[in-house]
Amino acid sequence: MPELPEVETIAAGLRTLLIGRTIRAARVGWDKTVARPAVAEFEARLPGRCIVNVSRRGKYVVLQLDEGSLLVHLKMTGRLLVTSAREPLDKHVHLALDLDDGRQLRFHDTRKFGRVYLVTDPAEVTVGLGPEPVAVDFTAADFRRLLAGRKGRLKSLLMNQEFLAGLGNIYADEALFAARLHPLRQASSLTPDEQDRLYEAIQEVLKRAILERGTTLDDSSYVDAEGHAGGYQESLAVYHRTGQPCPRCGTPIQRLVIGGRSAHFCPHCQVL
DNA sequence: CTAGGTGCCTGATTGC
DNA sequence: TGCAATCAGGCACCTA
Repeated sequence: MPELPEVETIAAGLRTLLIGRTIRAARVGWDKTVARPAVAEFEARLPGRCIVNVSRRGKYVVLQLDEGSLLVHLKMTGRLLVTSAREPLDKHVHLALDLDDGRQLRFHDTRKFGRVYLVTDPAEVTVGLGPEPVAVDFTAADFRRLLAGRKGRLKSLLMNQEFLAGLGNIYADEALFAARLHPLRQASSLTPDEQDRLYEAIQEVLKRAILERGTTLDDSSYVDAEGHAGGYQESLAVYHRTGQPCPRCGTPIQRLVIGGRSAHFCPHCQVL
């Protein structure tokens, strides 16, 4: 699942591959992939547009064009791949953009949950997102302020994109383990020390995962823009490790369902 | 406000 | 071996 570190890696790869390229043609293979505008307008507006920058906001990849922006949310299984236009298209490619250097930017998505948005201003899509957790100006004091007055379980709160942008199931679980906080813990019950631990844990986990170019699990389809897997799966302490020993104390990792999502934790290190 | 349920999808896994 | 049912999961959307 592409979360912040994976999307960051994809965006960085696309930046070097795509800046300065002009889009020659756009072909949509699965209409629902295009969230807006209508497919016909989407395909008509892209040819001739030049890609001037590529960035990330939350879990969105943002392709800034000379006119407007193309935002991509990869959801569960989406991939953005740059390949030669000669490479055969497989059935999961739902959008292909022909570039002026003979290559193609392809949106590949087996589950078809991913969406693309062609808009004038990226904020039209990202307006509801919370702060960027790894921004240099996002401090522990900012995090404490963000937590103030928040109710609900930590796991659900960390997954809420309006609270913080970019954490998903993997990194929410890993950050809670690193902070030694139980996923069912009420956000309003955290002591100042626990709030700071959670802030530091989020920083540490995300930054390390970005360095490792994201997490590629056996059953996950994440790869970067050139098709390469990430390396952070080697560092996972709890996610997808039900029944395996906690790296800190050896207790078997447990799995719970919270708000319809799986939550993995060490019952010894993360006490409620 | 939070919590819970449903739908969107398909490949992998499980059950018989 | 084959086929059907179940599951995973981000997020929008709905109800309590």
